[in-house]
Amino acid sequence: MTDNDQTPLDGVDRALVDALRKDGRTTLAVLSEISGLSLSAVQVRVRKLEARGVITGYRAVVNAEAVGLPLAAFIEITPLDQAQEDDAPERLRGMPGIESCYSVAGNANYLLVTRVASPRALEELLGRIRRTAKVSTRTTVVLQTYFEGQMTEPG
Amino acid sequence: MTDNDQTPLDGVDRALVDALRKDGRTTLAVLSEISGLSLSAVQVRVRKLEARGVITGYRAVVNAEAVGLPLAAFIEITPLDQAQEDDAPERLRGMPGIESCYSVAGNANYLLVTRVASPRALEELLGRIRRTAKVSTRTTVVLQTYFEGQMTEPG
DNA sequence: TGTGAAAAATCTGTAAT
DNA sequence: ATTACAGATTTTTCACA
Repeated sequence: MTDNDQTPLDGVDRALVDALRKDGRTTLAVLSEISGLSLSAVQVRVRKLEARGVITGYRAVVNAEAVGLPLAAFIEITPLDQAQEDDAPERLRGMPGIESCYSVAGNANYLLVTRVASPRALEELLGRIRRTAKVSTRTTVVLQTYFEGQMTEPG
Repeated sequence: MTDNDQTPLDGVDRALVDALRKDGRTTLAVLSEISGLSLSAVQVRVRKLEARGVITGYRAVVNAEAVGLPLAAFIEITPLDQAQEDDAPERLRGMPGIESCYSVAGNANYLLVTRVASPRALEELLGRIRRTAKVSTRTTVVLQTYFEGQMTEPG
């Protein structure tokens, strides 16, 4: 029961989730004020949100440049051999430099979000991807990041 | 001094950052064990990493479907009027549904990562983007997310 | 679910080495 | 940097409506 529970979130849950998305270290006391519930009740709510898989974890957000990965790129990939099973995502999972993997509706089959140290490292990553997943690649290099991971609610 | 300090990270800093990326709530006691440093020293280190802008914040990671935003899409945009100043990122900042904005090297000028509630909401978002930033759009819809925000170190 | 209060753990700051 | 200590804060647990 660590995932999937279609029970929709009520107003309080949404408020808690929003607060924790902005600051993953928001204390129960603050969450209590925000929601109007008691501290204990808030704790139970948060525990349930975690158990239901609504909140999947807590992460420190890191400056990519500061940790030596200043070069980001989107890489669209398409299997070379149509007959071959589509296990590209599984093959690429865990490969250093690959942050995310999506299947997409478009010319390419998959889209990867990657982050590496240098153009040279990107070249190496591309080679590794092509060999490992037997795919062709189309790379879009990121020149500047204006904002990332912004969280705006649809009202 | 909340940002930008080109001092490279040493091994301990890297270990601390890695641990906090995996779990933003890792306690100082645990970080102390991991790094081998005393709790006090670890506290100072983490404070400095935050002050230097290496760690920019802490966030709860949320299941997009659970919070009512099951439809993700990458939207490439290109200003319609060449003469017009390139202020698209500024115009789009904070717009509900837009998560990230990059300038990219490729056919398009910018790439947006978006997340909305439905195809209808995506249609509305596209309209809002075109009107607000005066751009043409090329949308790639995400069909499935295999993994996201994975953090693998280049060894 | 919810509340409230006590117990345990964690964080923060200071001081001496 | 390390250890040690004290006070404040936070989290956890328990009893109960």
